[in-house]
Amino acid sequence: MTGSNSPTLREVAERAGVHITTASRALNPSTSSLVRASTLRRVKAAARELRYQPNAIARGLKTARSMSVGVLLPDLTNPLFPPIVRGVEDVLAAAGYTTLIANTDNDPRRQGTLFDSLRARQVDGFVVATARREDELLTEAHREGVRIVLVNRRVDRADIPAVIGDDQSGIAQAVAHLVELGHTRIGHVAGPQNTATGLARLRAYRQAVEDAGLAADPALVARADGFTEAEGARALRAMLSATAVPTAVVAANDMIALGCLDVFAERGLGCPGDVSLVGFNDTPFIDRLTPALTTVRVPHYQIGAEAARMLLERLGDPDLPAKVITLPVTLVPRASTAPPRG
Amino acid sequence: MTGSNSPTLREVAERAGVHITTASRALNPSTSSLVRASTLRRVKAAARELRYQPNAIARGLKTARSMSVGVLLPDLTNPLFPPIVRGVEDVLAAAGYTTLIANTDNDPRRQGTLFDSLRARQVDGFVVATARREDELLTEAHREGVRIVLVNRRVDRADIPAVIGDDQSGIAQAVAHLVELGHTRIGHVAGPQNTATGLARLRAYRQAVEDAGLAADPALVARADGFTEAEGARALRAMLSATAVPTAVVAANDMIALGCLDVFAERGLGCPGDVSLVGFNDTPFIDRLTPALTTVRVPHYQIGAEAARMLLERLGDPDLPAKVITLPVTLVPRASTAPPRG
DNA sequence: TTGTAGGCGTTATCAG
DNA sequence: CTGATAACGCCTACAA
Repeated sequence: MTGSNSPTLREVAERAGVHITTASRALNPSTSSLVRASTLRRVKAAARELRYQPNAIARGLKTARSMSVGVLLPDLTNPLFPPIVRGVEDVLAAAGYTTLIANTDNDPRRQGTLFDSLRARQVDGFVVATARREDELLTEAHREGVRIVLVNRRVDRADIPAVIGDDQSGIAQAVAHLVELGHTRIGHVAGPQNTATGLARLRAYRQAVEDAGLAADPALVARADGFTEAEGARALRAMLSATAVPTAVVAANDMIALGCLDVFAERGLGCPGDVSLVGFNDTPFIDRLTPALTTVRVPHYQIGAEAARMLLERLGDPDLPAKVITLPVTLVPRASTAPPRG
Repeated sequence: MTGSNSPTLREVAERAGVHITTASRALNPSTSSLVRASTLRRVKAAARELRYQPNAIARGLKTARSMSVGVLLPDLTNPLFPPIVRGVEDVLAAAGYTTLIANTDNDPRRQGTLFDSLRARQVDGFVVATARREDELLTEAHREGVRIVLVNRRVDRADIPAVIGDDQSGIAQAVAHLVELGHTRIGHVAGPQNTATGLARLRAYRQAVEDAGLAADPALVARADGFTEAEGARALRAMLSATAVPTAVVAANDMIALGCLDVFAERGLGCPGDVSLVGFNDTPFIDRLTPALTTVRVPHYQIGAEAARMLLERLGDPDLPAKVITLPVTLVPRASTAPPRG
């Protein structure tokens, strides 16, 4: 006596003494009103007794909807993503959808494979959090009518709906904060320029520096080739080998900021004594560093939740315009920023 | 002309001029050897031209396998879980399986709902990382033949296969390290005792203290009701209100250790000057704290990967014995532990 | 209000 | 080696 298989609708119907069709109608909220009350009760009782669970797969085959959506992201172990995923899941689950997650490791080929595999599973749509600005795959899929919502990024030359944090405002707030403290030599360690956020934040930095009436010194900008501690350190070292130490650095994200801290330590530079530092994202635990990092808080959970809502909306009406929602971000001043040394 | 729907096997067959059955065989690695080479080529060409993707749902309906597994965990935003999930996914994806993730928030009712919903989707098995030692749902499901592998936990009175870190050894290493430094008054802030890890670590602590020939002082044990910073702080305060400050504290995990650090700061106790502290898990960024936390590194990714392998194994042969795999953990000495004050 | 018939896309089984 | 047929579990016309 191995595990009795799940009961089918047919068995429920038999037990209730009705035709399978009637059972189907009774158990389906949208059609149960067509069934006589007493019959309804019988069927429901039978279903309960057998612990009947409709087979979502079979249902999906008929209805051509899987009630599932795919989430594509670079790497779940990057602390940026769990809250986003959680937001997506909470909203989607409440609507009866299941979430399939796939890690691309930023490898376009892998992304392609996973995308296909998810499509084979008939997902009704995608939430995509991978980062590249150019993305043939997404551009074409979107053109073909695949439902996609982007989070934390956009794709060049393609009107794909997206939900993003306000990079521009975040950097502006950071720079304004530093200017207010009296800084005039403010550097930027930019993120990879083939990512939407890397680019947006660099542009925002340039804009903010100009708005503050400061000189735009190209030597004060370094580019990291990844949003990582190691790349942040490498980029900052490059900057420091070409120019004098700035009095403050705005990093494109917290990991890069961590790399900057390493370089400060390397060179015996105190933070914020000798150099102030601002990160981006408000990564968990970043407030427990020494010094606690001033950074820009991004509402990742809400971004995920909003993206899910948007996808749901588009699943309902495919012809909705491809809007882009920008969520506000907040500077969180902590101990890594202070007035420049007299 | 809206998005042309995905081509079906029938269309591929027509285009290749063969029967749908033949097309099916040709496209199926395990049966393609039954098809003549030239036919095979034709079918494959047709499939490629149409960009055919087999409908996994339809396949699942027929084969009664969904090639998907459910992962139940408390909360993805707890940094403990992403690496586990990643390990699970990597192994499962390589075997052609898709992973469905559900967050239970440690709510048994929610867990029940999600479990049912995943079963309705015909998942072939479960990886469960929720924490309670008593779990009706899992116990019964396992008895009914549902394939389940536990990670980082066990369930009382039920032989469910599991993959866990070696809690006992981890705590033993921590205590031995402290003893070696010269500590004799070593406290423990235990985790919730209705979780497998909370209990195991407390027991291991008692054992280790005894093995070291130290006096077992009940006042040196406090219980947190959750693996959180707040609970850790609350528990330690309770301990300190009842007895003198120990010279070292072993926390049941890093979050609890964080709470302990808060209390140290509150009371002006230096760490490691006045009190040494050891955590558990080697949570990301915990090495960047001041002081960098001495903790026990648990191979979370490997635990997830191993659990997935085990599940795969059991999917193949349901009658395998319910083994428990214990993976080694390592103490990582950092700055939060030092010899006791003269 | 309930039943009949047919099909969603695929694969298993059997015959040719 | 290939084709015909039925079936997986459910849902949706349509008919009764």
